[in-house]
Amino acid sequence: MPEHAPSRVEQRKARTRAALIRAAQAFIAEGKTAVPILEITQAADVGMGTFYNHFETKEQLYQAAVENALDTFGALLDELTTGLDDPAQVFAQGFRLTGRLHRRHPELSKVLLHFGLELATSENGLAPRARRDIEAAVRAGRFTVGDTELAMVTVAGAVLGLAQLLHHQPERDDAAATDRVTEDLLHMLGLTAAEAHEICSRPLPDLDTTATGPDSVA
Amino acid sequence: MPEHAPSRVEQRKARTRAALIRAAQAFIAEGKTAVPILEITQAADVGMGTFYNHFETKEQLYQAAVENALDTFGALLDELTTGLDDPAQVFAQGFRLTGRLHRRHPELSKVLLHFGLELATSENGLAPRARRDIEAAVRAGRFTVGDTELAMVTVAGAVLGLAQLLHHQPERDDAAATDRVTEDLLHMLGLTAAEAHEICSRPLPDLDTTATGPDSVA
DNA sequence: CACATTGATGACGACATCGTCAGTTACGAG
DNA sequence: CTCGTAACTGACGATGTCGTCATCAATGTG
Repeated sequence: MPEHAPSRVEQRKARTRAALIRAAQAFIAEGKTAVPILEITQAADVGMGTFYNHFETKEQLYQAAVENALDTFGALLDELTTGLDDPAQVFAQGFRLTGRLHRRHPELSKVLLHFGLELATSENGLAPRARRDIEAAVRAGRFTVGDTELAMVTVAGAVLGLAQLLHHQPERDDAAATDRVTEDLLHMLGLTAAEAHEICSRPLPDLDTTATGPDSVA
Repeated sequence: MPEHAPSRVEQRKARTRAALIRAAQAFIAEGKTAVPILEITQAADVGMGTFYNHFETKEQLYQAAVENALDTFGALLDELTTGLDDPAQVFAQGFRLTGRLHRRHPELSKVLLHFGLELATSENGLAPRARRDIEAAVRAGRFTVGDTELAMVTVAGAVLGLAQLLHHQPERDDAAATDRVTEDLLHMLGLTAAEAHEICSRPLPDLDTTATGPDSVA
């Protein structure tokens, strides 16, 4: 039983699991959650019975797929916002980048949209990060918020509403729409309209680096 | 073919249809949309084959159920906001009453929550009313909104986020939470914080009048 | 009072999905 | 090289859901 040796067998298992998750994410992205398990395994190019080596039920697979996708994206966001001084800008940049996500990585966006508000109250994913950022900005005196949790309600709703809008209106400029909504939210959170506008006009780091699928296997 | 005579036969048909819709709403309220048709008909106390006299598919029934519920509530909102001078107050009162809805009529609230953002972009239901109210307030110079459609994104998201929150935290004061969110939104839409607070402190008409289920049959 | 029309009924055949399991393949240890 | 273990495989029986249809009940008509 090699403790530090992710040897062949384990690697194969991880690869298979990742293939299943990837396939599930693809189906979720198409809005088809009622897909037979057989179809999922075929899409993942594994045998039918293999599914049950990794998950008990379809829902379990979906849950794993969503958690994987959001954790990956959340980590990316954290990476891209390190080093910023202004907590308000950290929040704004996270929101703006999430808005950009919808066009750059529609599959992740659809996952977000499909599971919707479940994710807003979840302990994993983007919600806890947003809450953390808002609270930091409040402590720093940048935001004026009566109740952080209630502000989160609107912020989370706005994320999903924006995803929905961009999905239904492909012709709309996603960056402009996202920045506009971010601006509104910053104003709501206590910044002046002018300051909100200024922050949303600052340049953004690029999303196109890594990480869209399941965690690399080794 | 009696034009003005909803005679016995038609009344019976309408009653049966209403029973199906009511049963569907109950199941939706429990989050169970994958219920066998047989169960729905049993809950409605009608025969299995009867279902197909009224709807082609389960989705059709659900669609009818949702439209019915939201139109009923929307009409009620309109009724309760007639006679108000300030368009900003019309919007605020609509939002605040919708917030109250979640505790008073959980079944309607759950319907809202379950279908989520689909309803935000729908042509029927609450979204068009909210848009109408916002546009009226903008024309009257009460709101300052860069893009009405994008403001709608956040407002719709906030409605659903609030529903989710109140559903997961039954101990929370629904009126206080709703008014706080409304206040935030009014501030976002261009009112001063003080004015937003004042508007959300005004008394509200009572929701407890009619209309929670499908339209009365005659 | 007999007949026609419309809606309601529930049993039935067709179909799809599920989870299992007995057998196969790949890896690694002795 | 051989054997044991762990993962993979796909066919099969069991289960459950669907939509139809022949029949029944209720209402309205001549």
